[in-house]
Amino acid sequence: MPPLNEQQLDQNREERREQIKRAALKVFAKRGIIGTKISMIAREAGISQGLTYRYYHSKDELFIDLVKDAMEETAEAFASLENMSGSPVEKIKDLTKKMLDTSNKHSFMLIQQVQTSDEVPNKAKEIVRQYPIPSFIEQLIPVFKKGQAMGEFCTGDPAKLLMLYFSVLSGLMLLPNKDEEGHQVLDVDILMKLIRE
Amino acid sequence: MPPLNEQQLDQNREERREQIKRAALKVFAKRGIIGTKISMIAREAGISQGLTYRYYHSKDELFIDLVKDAMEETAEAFASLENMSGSPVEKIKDLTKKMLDTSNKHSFMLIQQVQTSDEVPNKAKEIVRQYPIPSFIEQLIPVFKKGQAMGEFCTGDPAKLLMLYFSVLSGLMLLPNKDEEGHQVLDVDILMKLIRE
DNA sequence: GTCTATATGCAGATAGAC
DNA sequence: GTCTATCTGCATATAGAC
Repeated sequence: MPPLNEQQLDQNREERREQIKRAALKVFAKRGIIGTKISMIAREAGISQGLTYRYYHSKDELFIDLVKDAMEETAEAFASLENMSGSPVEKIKDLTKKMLDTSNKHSFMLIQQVQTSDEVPNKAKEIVRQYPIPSFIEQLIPVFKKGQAMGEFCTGDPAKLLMLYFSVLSGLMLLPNKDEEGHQVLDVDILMKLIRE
Repeated sequence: MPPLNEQQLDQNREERREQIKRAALKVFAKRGIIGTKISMIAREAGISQGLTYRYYHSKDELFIDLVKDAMEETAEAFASLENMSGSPVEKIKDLTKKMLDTSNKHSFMLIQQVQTSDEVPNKAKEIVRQYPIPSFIEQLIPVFKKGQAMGEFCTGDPAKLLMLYFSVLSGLMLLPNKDEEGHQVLDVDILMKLIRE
């Protein structure tokens, strides 16, 4: 009897892991690493509590894995602005919308959590430090300066203004916006008044 | 031998409670109710872990007591705007500054926590619900409308704009502003661009 | 009144059955 | 591979000593 296709088995395993990760991201983002019990993740994923440990050795390991993914996605999102078309204002607006999109939002919330809480594993903190946040914002500075030259953005130190803008954005993500039916509560245009004109 | 002054004893007890409350507010605000261990509060207050229970029967009870205080202070802060002098812009600016002041900040963070987390005791949620947040904001609507008439504030639905403004403020309080030397990181004037002109 | 020592309960992690 | 049952450790809360 020939052995079963090992690739197939590996892929099944990978899919399981993804299933757990999706469930975990959702719960971690909402309740924090301490507030999240493994049983909650298991329930969200529709598996038993014990099975989680066949895929991740510990809650921390799972959390760290998610943080790694989140940072990579964030780095991509910021980098993608380079080769985007549109005016500076439109670029920032698009990035804002992308960040607030529910699929990405949880990742940003996770990163936010790593930065603000000291209950997260040290390794998670290290990963986030590897990509210093200011470096993300630095990528936007040329775009912002161009916008200032065009009269789209207000005058002032670009780094400072961008930092404030993204702080506000981060802060708002932590709050529950009661969009029970998927309609965006937050008006991006109003938000952009912080840096406009 | 005459009995010791009972009032004196009561006052000592009250002072101890205040000492515990001060310590607890600081830790709860930063780490949340779950992330806060009784031992942390005790250490912050400079007393033993067990002694805390002579003054509060449980962690929840202590938390609830703090929420009660916080709501009362907040109600006062919003109500005080009525009989304040100054233009509408100045009133809102003052309120903002008051909220960001470290002594009040922790109270607002606590309330924020009650609203956003579902790990807090139900009784805390009830207390916060007793003073519906929209009612705080409603008190500001006349002020805001006056500001609009004077051309200080932008046009648009006052309730919505104020809600956004205070959401931003709340969100920012949750973030760690690295003001290690007491100098205000946050520029209130920039923040007010959200509702100005 | 305050501290140290102990009991209880819950959640992370493991072991063993199927 | 997955589930249920169990071990272990930590934090809340209590009891007892000073």
